[in-house]
Amino acid sequence: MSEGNYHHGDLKNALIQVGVEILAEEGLGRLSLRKVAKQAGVSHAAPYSHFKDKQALIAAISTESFKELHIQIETVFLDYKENPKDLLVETSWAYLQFALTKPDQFKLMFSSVLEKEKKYPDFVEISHLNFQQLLIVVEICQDAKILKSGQASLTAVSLWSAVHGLAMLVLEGQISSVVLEEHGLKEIFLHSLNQIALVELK
Amino acid sequence: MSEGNYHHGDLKNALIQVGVEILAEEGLGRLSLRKVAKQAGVSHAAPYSHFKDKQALIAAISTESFKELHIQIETVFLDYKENPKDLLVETSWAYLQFALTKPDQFKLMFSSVLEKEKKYPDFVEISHLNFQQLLIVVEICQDAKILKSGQASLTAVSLWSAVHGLAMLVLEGQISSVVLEEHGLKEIFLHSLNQIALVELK
DNA sequence: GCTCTTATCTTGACACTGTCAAGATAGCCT
DNA sequence: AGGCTATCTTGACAGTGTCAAGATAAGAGC
Repeated sequence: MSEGNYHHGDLKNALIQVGVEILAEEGLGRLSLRKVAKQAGVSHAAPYSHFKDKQALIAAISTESFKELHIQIETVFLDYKENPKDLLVETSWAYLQFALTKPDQFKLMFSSVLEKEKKYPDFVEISHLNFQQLLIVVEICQDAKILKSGQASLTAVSLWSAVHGLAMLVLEGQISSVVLEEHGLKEIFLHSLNQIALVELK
Repeated sequence: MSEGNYHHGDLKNALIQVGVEILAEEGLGRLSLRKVAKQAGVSHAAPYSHFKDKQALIAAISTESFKELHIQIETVFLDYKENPKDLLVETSWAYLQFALTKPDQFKLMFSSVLEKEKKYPDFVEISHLNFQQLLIVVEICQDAKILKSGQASLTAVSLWSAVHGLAMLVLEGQISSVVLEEHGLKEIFLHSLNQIALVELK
């Protein structure tokens, strides 16, 4: 368990953790297996005892990031549970904030570096969990007449698309700086949500 | 100009073209400078006469792809110019279709492999052009009471986010296959657009 | 206690990558 | 014709993902 040992003790999780750190400090483009290994204090091929290949490590980092996102949104969910209008705004805002504060983790999660063919069950599971969370928010808002009634799954996808798309475009610098600076992100965000909501939000 | 010559004649555009082909046939992960060079029939370092580094080539491929997208949407625009309702649906649908039929080009365009915004003026220019195109569509729809009046740029960003987000989530396989197969992409797409539009579309 | 098994980690190698420096080539201008 | 210069080649380097072979140590059974 201590450092310097031949057997690390918990190398698998250590590698995931180091991966997250590298993403935060150096970005997606500079995330290499060998660097992760070196930074974890093991030799360059050690990760292969725990991950089939680089894809598998990325899948694990991705899964870990989805868990972080889920926890973050769950916290907000509990805070605003009884107020559907705020619930919709704040959970969506939390999603956006996650994307902006941990851009490279967020990009990795949706970066198609993962050619998913059902090969990573943990990843699929946490993805499902996140969508279920979203569904609950939508259903609460539908009950409160904040969102149009009807197929909750359809509205959930629409809502997700709107927020996710905004996050992506902002991260890629595609939102014209003129528009961004004139209105500010929060106003743009609220404008998007207000398109979907039945009532004026905030 | 012919092949086999020491001087290629139009290597720069040839490299871009080969890059697009590799994206279509092998995907983003297998796009390397050396492979592009080999496939263009030149030595591995030849691209450096035309591009500062790999980023620059990617920027050029990206720019080229944005031009393709622009032309494709422009065609649809001209077809439905006089019918605002169809205009909104069909131009947005064209965007989605581009993403689905040329997934790796589309991913590359928004893949954050491009880090510098100001360094590639051609890229910035075509991006602006695309947003201007979108703005026109929004304004036409606002005039026709298809979209809420107000800041066109805000609504444009919302619309773009919604369609772009849906495209991304579909490409990444994040839309639950249950939802996708039950409703179909077109219905999901229309549901998203109907959230934003003032009238029922299609 | 001891051995044996096995997961874990190291070492070394390979092909491939992006990049740069040096040199070869040939189109073009005078 | 000769030379300039953009273009292309060759060769090298460090870094990459991956695999095979071997080293190590933790734990199980005796």
